[in-house]
Amino acid sequence: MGFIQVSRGTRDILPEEVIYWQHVEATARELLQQAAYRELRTPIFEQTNLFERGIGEATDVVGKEMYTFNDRGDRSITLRPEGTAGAVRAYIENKLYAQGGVQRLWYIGSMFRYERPQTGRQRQFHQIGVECLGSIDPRADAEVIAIAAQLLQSLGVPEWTLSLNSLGTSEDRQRYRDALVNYLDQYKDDLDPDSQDRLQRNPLRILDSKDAKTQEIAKAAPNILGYLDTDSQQHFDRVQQLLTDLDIAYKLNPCLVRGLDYYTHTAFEFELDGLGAQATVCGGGRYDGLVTELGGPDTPAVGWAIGMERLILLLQNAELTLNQSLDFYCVARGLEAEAQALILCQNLRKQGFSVEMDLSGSTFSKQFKRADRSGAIACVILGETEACDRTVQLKWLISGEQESLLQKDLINQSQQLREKLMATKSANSSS
RNA sequence: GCGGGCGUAGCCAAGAGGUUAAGGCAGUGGAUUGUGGUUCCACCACUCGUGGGUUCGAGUCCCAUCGUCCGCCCCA
Repeated sequence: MGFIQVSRGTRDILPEEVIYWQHVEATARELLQQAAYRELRTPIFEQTNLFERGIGEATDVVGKEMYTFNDRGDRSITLRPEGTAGAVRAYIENKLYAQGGVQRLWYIGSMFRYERPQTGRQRQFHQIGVECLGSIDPRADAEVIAIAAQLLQSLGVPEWTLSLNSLGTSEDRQRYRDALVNYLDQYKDDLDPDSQDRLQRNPLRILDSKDAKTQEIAKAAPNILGYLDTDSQQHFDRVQQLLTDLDIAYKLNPCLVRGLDYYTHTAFEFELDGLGAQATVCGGGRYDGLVTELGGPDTPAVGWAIGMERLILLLQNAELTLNQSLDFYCVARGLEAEAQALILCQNLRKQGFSVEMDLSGSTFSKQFKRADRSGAIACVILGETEACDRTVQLKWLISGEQESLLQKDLINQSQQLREKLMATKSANSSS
């Protein structure tokens, strides 16, 4: 048809849906501010090797999902596939560590991964993330998990599952990996083809396979928790104890392996029902080695990212009704009345009211129909008579009652007006 | 990247090779030129995602392509 559509895996978020986005953003902002996290904004693209080094060359994200291109200066640039690498880069580059102590940061924004789109999986998607840098204390792990749980709760997400695992130090992980490969090698021929493939590349993933036979084999595989050194074990025990103290339910999942190389110790995921294969709405963990890996001072850190699309899909499924409220709808007829109405609308807005003005110029009957549909609490009416004596009709759309008052009184008595609006609104929403 | 399902109006859809493409919701106009939510009437797809092909004839069959959905891989 010759019409140019949006790119695959991207989409427009229309006003009706934006309401949900704003709701999530506002809730997150407030909550993160309460928890003393400060917002960080980093560029949407970075040098490609930041991600290669930070996320790990062997990962799928780096290996096959990045939006990478050369710019006009022949630099290799990548649209960020996740937020942590950029946040850590900014932390190092701006020497935030020099401020001493713990840096609590959060971010919100678009991420990009070249994948096959599905519901809850876009090529451009959005994450809210937190990074708590500079503390090895298990309380930091518990804190970030608690914040994620609180956010889900504040948003009215009814049910979720928190899965928890520890990957130990990178040494623990290496020892475990060797043991696992050793074990799985015996059954190499019985594994599903995908898993055979992963044996060298990413053996920990095999534990998570959906293939029945592989699952059977994985059941008897060595457990990572048996390979943690004393410190790792203590850390993990403490995290679990703190979560219990916080009354946050979790289940241990030794198969939980996060896909990015930088994770150490605590790894966790929040899963929701009703999102099909995209159940994971929040994933995170500790990444004690990443800051040094990227050239900064040795700095332990823990964080997570929430997938906003997935979260919002769920909120929409729950039919949580959110509307942008409107105080007044203004109708007018006749040149002079229309001019006065425009001024009146502006004055009402200056008083803090939300006002929509009808621009159709059609009959009052039509304009009222639109007033009704707009969801406004009251309708401001200006016709020729009102224009002549500088009055206005104010009609309360729910009760149908109508009053006449001077235009200047409508503005001067804004406090009474506000109270009446509030009363009408709450009476209506409670009935 | 692999396997499968589906694309008819803004939305939900009927249609299964044969003249003019049901219906509903929404929208617009009117009944009602100063008063909404109900009702009634009218209008609202030269065309079935797009491009080819088969056929006397294609929304319907075939191929390609794009998009979307489901699963895998992977991830938020």
